[in-house]
Amino acid sequence: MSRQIVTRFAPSPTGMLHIGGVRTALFCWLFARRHGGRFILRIEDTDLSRSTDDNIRIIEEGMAWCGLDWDEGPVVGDPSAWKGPHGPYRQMQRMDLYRTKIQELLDKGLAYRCRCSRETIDERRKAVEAAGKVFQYNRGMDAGKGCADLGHDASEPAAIRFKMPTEGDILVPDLIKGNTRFPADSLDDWIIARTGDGPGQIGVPTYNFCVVVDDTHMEVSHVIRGDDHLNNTPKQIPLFAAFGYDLPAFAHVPMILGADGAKLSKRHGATSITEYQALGLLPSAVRLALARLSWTPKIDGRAVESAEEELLTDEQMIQLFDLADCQKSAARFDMDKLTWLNQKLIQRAPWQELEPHLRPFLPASWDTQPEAWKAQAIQCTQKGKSLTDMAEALRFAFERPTTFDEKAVEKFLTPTVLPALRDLAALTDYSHDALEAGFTAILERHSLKTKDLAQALRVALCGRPVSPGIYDTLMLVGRDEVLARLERWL
RNA sequence: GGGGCUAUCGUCUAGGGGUCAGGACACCGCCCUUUCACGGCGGUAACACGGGUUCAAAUCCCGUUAGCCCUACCA
Repeated sequence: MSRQIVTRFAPSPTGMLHIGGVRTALFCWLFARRHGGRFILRIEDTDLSRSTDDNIRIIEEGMAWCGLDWDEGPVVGDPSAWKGPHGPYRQMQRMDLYRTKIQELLDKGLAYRCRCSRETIDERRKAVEAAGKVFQYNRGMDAGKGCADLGHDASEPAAIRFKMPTEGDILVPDLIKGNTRFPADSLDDWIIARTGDGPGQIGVPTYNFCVVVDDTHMEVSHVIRGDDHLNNTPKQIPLFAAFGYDLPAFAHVPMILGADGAKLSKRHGATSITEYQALGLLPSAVRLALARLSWTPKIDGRAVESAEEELLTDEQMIQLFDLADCQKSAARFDMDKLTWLNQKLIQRAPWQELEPHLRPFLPASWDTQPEAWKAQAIQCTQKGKSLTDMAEALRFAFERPTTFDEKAVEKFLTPTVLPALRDLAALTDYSHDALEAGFTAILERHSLKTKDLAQALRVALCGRPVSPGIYDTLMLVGRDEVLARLERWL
C-alpha cells in the first residue's frame, strides 16, 4: 500500500510573498493535485524577530489570489484556527511537540547542551580562519574545544546541538537533481534549539529541526522546495535517522532569476505577488508562466510544439505535471512571456469569467451597467495585454473627454466631415446593424470614406483617435451622451 | 576559503552519440485593416571554453571559466 501523496509549502512570514515562493508553492500544488493527494500550507514563523501576523495574512491572501488552495493549514483571518488533522500549522504553536522531540534526542545522547556564548564562538572562529581553515563547531581545529563531550546538565541556559556523523558521505536522493553526495566532514554539529530563557529551558528550535519534525508528523511524502535548500538536506537527513523517521522524497526546484541572471530582487521590477495582481494580470496567466519556468510539459512524451499547446489550462497542467520533466538549472523570469500568456488568456476567456478580475480596475459605476452593456464592453476590449489595458481602453465609456489630441482634431475634424457628423446625430437606432446602415448611407451622401467619419467621431467622442470598433464605441457611449459630446463640434 | 548545484538562439526550452540542432516568447519584414490593436505569413538568431573517448560528440568523461546556493542561536 503506497502512502498518500502529501506536499507542503512552508513559507516564512518575514516579508512579501515572493514570486519565487509562489512558483515553489505552485509545483507543490500541481504535484498534489496530479496525484490526488493533499497540499499543506505551513507557516514557519520560528524567526521571532522577523515574523509578523501581517505577513502571514499577506501570504494567505496571495496564495488565495493565485488559486493555490490548501487542504490543510491556517484559516485566513483567524490565527488560532486551522483546518486539517495535523495542526496547528504555525510552528510557534507547535512548541510542545518540538520540546518533546528535543528532549528525546537529549535523552538518547544524540544531541547535547552547548553553553558556548556567541562571543567565545566568534573568537574560536577567528582563530581558525586566521589559520586559513574553515570554522566548524566540534570539527577540525575546533574538535574537543566545545561542549560535545562535556555532558552539561540543565542547570544553566544552553543551546542544543545535534551530533552529526563525522565520517563518510551523506547521500541526498532527489527527484530533480539526482543523487548528490556531501562529505560528512563538511558539516558540523549544528544548533537545533536556541539558548533557552533560563535553566532547564529549551529555546525556540531552528528551521532545520522543525522541518524534519513537521514534515514527518504531517505525513509529507514529497518535500518540494527551492534548491537553496539542497545544501540543508544533508543536515536534515541524519536527524530523520536519529528519530527513526522514514525519509520523504525530495525534489529541489531551481531558483528564478531576474532578467539579467542575478537573484530576482526589487530592482528587477515586481517581486511580490501583490504587484503582479496590480499589473492587471490574470492569476491563471501567472500560474502558467511560473509553471513553465523550469518545467516542460510533455504531451504523449513530446514537448509542447506550438503556441496553441503553450496555452495550457489548469486541468491540463495538473494532468501533465511531472517532476521528471523539470529542469535542473535556474531560469530567468520572462515578463514578455507572461504578458503574452496573459493576453492570450484574456482573449479566450468568456466575458463573465473576466468580469470579476476586471472590475477592480474600473470605476464604481461599472456595477450599475446592464449585463449586455458589460458584455459588449469586455468583448470589444479583449485584445488588450492586461486588465489595466482593458480598463484604460474603456475610459471613454465612463468619462467625457476634457482634453483633445490637437493633431488629431486638426487632421480628422475637418470642415468636410462636420456635415456628416451632423447627419449622424439624426440616427436613433443604436443597434450594430442600424448604425452600420446609417453610417454607410451618410458616407455615400457626403462622399467620405469610413476612415474619415470613424476617426472624426473617435476624436470628438473620446478626445483621441483611438477607441474600439466605431459601432461599439457609439453603442457604449450611448445616444444621449453621443449627442452631448458632439454638440461642441457642430 | 570550503562544500554543493548549474551551463543549447536575447529569454523559456526540445534534443541524451549520426538532426539542415526543433518549438514558444521577444525582435525584424510582409499581408489584412474604420483607429489602436488582433490576426495571418515569413525571417534573423544558440550547443560557454579546452582536452579526451569514438568511424562519429550539443549529447559520454576530465578540466577550466562563469553564475547561483549553503557555510547563522535566518528560513
